[in-house]
Amino acid sequence: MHITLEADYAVRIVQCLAQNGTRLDAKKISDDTGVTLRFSLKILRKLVSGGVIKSYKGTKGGYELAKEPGQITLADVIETVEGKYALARCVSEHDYQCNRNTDSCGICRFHKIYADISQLVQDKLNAVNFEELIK
Amino acid sequence: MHITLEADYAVRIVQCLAQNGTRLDAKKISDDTGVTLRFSLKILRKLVSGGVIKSYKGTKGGYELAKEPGQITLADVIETVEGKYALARCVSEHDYQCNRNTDSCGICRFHKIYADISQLVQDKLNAVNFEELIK
DNA sequence: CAGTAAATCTACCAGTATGGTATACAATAT
DNA sequence: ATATTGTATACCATACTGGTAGATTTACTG
Repeated sequence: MHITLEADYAVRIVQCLAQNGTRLDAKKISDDTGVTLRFSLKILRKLVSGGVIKSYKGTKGGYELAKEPGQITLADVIETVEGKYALARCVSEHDYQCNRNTDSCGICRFHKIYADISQLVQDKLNAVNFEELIK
Repeated sequence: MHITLEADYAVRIVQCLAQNGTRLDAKKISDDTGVTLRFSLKILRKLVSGGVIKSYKGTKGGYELAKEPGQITLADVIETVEGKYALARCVSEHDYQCNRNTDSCGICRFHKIYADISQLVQDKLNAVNFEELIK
């Protein structure tokens, strides 16, 4: 729903990779970001399966960005670890019975307000990429 | 942080009071909104101490809005039950060490991004009052 | 002034989400 | 072959959220 600690860590990690520009192993990332090794690994896996970064096994293995820093936005990273942003239940949960006070279309007027705000937040997060962030 | 179920209920309750325009007891409010009586009472107490509604004890007691519907905004109600909206930790928790990547002022650049978005959401929620909502 | 209908205060409980950890396994460079 | 790296799965503790209960206080009504 909102930006959890895990998502915050994920942003730090991607920023770390963007700033270094080379392949880094989990240990180095953990040291640089201050996120414990174990928890880093967990987040790194999510970022890999979300297509934000790429991983390499074995000696000399590690992690790299999957795209140019300029092609990765804050929204990409945050959504990867915690799903699409939604201000309120009725935005993300389609069948949530939010209120009896429905308009002529049977949709409560809060839906639109909350959905609009959620969209606004997503747009703002999408407008920031990691090329700007490492400058 | 975000809009919880409790805040959603609170909005329904205030809307119910705004729509009826008269003093209502908890039982009636519970029936109208579909929120259980006990949980309604809990939320109503928060709204009272937050100054959104007024309460009256004894027979013929109940709850009324403390102000005109047009003077009460969505933000008033939501903030009353769950505190000021903040997208991320570093916006609400002043001493949160969000990142090593600080700018010349010692403040990480995410602070500003997150704080701006949080403010935007607050503004949007403040722009909606209950006079519009009951039309 | 007694009785009843309301709200209030305090406390508790259960389910879920979040933050964090452990163990066993798979792949790769040298 | 082996050390070095990531992968998969599973688990645990704590905090937050949603929901409930009982005893108390206030005020209207007859």
